[in-house]
Amino acid sequence: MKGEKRKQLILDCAKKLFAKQGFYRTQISDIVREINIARGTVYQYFANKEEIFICLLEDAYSKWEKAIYDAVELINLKTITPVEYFRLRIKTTLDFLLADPDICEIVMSMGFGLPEGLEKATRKLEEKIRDIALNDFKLGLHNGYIRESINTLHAAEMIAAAVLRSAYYFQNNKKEEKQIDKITDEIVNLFAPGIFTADVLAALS
Amino acid sequence: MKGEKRKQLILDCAKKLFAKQGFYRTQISDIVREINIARGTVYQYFANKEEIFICLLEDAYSKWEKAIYDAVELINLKTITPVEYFRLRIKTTLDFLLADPDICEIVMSMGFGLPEGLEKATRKLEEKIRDIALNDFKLGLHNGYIRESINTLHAAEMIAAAVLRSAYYFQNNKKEEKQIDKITDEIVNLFAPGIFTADVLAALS
Amino acid sequence: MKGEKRKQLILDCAKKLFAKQGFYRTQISDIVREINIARGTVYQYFANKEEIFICLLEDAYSKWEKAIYDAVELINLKTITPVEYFRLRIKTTLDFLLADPDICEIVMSMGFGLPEGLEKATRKLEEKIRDIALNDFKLGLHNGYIRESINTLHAAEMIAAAVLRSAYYFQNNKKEEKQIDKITDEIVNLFAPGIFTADVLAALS
Amino acid sequence: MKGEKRKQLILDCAKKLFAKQGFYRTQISDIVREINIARGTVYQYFANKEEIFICLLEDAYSKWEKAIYDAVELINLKTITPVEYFRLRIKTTLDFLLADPDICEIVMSMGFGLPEGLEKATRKLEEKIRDIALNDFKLGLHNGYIRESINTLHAAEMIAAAVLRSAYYFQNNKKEEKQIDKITDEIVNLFAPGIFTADVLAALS
DNA sequence: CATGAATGAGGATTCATTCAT
DNA sequence: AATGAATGAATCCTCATTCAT
Repeated sequence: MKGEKRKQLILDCAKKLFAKQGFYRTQISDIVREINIARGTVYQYFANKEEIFICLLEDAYSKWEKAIYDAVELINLKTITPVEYFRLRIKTTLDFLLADPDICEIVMSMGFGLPEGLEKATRKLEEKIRDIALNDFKLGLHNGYIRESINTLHAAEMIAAAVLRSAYYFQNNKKEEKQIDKITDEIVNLFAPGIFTADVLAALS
Repeated sequence: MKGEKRKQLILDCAKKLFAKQGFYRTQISDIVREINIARGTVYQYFANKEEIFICLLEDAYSKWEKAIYDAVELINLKTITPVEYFRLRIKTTLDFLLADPDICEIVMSMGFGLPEGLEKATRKLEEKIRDIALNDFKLGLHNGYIRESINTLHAAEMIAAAVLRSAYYFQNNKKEEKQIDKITDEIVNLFAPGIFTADVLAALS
Repeated sequence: MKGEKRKQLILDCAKKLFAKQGFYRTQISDIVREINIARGTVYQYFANKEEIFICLLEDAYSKWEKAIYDAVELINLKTITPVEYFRLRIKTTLDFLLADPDICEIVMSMGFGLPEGLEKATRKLEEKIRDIALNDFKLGLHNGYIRESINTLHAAEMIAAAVLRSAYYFQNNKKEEKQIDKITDEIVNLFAPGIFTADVLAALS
Repeated sequence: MKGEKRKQLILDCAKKLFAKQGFYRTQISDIVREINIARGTVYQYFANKEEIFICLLEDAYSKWEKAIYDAVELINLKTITPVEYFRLRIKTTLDFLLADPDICEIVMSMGFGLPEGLEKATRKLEEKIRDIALNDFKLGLHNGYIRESINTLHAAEMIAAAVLRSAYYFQNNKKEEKQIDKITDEIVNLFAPGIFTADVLAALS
């Protein structure tokens, strides 16, 4: 139990530092200095620096997946409108990202230039978001909610990028006291007209 | 003249390697081995590794600005429609990014975790794209082309992210023989309905 | 009593590992993992890693001395021939070494490159074997059994080396089902002609 | 050319230190301090500590092989007696070992407990000596010089061990001003009676 | 200008040993 | 006595940068 706490302490500190300085500029010495433990202690819990990083991401991914799953549990799939459903997806993801700005920062980096194995690991979240969007699109097409003309994969990519970017934008404009709901609406309003069929959109007004 | 050629050789090689491996994993030894010059020679042209990186980006930025400027030169501002203008911006940027996939890759990384000064430098392109979009929005609002309801800054961010992401998407799906025009249309079709006023959109059909 | 058993457990395990991997490559963690005790427990019985090693050797040395002593107890010094006596020495030593191949391996290493104090400790067995041989030679010379011409110290060194080497050779050729007696004979037959006087040798046939 | 000299400097120093302290206790810092170069310089010539060690041994092995080869070149194989031939082998090897006491010390260690790959490397010399002896025995048997009764492999092992041990013994008794020739004779006199047939031995007197 | 050997600060990782429980 | 988490000194190796030729 004590050990688990320690591990978490290291992970939390590492997350903060990785988010601020990236992988290379964050040194084990920074971590141990910050939380006042010995160098070796880190290696009692993690094989190496990379493992800390991966562990961090995997924690985040499983949290995100749970959040997505839980969000859908709470709603009535029978009565929700397609646009509301879209909105829910966006909001759930934003809630998640904004609840953990450091992970948000880390994932936004897309892992460019990281050691071999880590690159893929960091790109996973964006891929997961994209894949969920893609899947939703397929369902929507089948039900006639989504415009036949769109390239679903490309659209999903753009939406994933925009959502991540919005989270990032939100972090850096917090002074405006912007509500997550407002941000969500802005995303929905920007994309909905290009995604949904006229029928779906008409029902909105 | 010979010197200038050498400098360019170094820059080209560095660009390729930075794009493939990022800043930290690219070593001076990699560069000199690749182009068969001596270690010291690099330092005849650049103060240090960071300067190579910055130089690279600045080259790219000025090329992009020129491209944007040239594109507008060629058109008749009087007769072009707002959507066509939007489309032109997108296409110009995509043309530029796809003509130089390495820079595209570097910029996509957003400089996360780079040495102090470089972070800002890498984020510049996305900012530039966003700022142009923002500026266009202001003009468009003034002329009644853009919906009053949108948050222009946020929308500009999202569009910038989506365009960069599209370039990236394009690289990795080249096998589909997708035309830049098609990609451009997909972007325009996704965003236009959410951006432009009903009047502008009506004129399309 | 329980404690004594534990100490022995540690020693046995350490012997096995030291024999397989040497001093440096054997880690305390290897030992405790193998016998399922806690790290700290080792230090209840031994001051440090070196002490385990020394303790191991000393155990071996006293066993060897007892073996040598016992062997002589059992024979009739009056009637034994010089060659038979030589043979007995060799066989006793081989019996001892082959009964404990791990110690054999450790001693064969001659302690090269070990931490300061241990070098001397590991060399002791070879020295002991050599010294016994040397002493026997002196007796033999006095009784006219040993050729006057030989350099007893040098010969003793070579015999000690050859016996240790034979033990090692035996380990690695066990498949041949070679008997210790056969190995012993081979050693005796190789050395006896060069060591003993013609008189002693003549009595053999 | 300058580089080759540096490499040799490092090798020489490393040999001295490895011989004195073994592999593990010899640190790169020891080497660079001793010959007054920078840490990194070592790694310009060798990938790592192990490579220095291996390089050292391989140098020694090729020198030994050359010595063995040259020695046979100089003699008249027609007229040399079997015992003289045996003597020549011993002397050549002793000359070689005593000309380079550090290598002698390193090889004597038999690599026990070294990192994986190095163990085998250090054992090579003893094996090479043994193999040459073994080969000579086979020739000798065929010509009726060697007693049919001996186990050639085992005898070769013992002789190799004894020769190496003699070299070691010689190092530590130098004060006696012992000549290599004398040591060689002692080895020959100890082993010859046990190895050669009565005919060959009779011809000696 | 070009070279490439030399530099050495810097960082990750290991592992024997300690000590509070 | 036993535990095992914590310690931190020790060590290998990297790599951007310099500088004499």
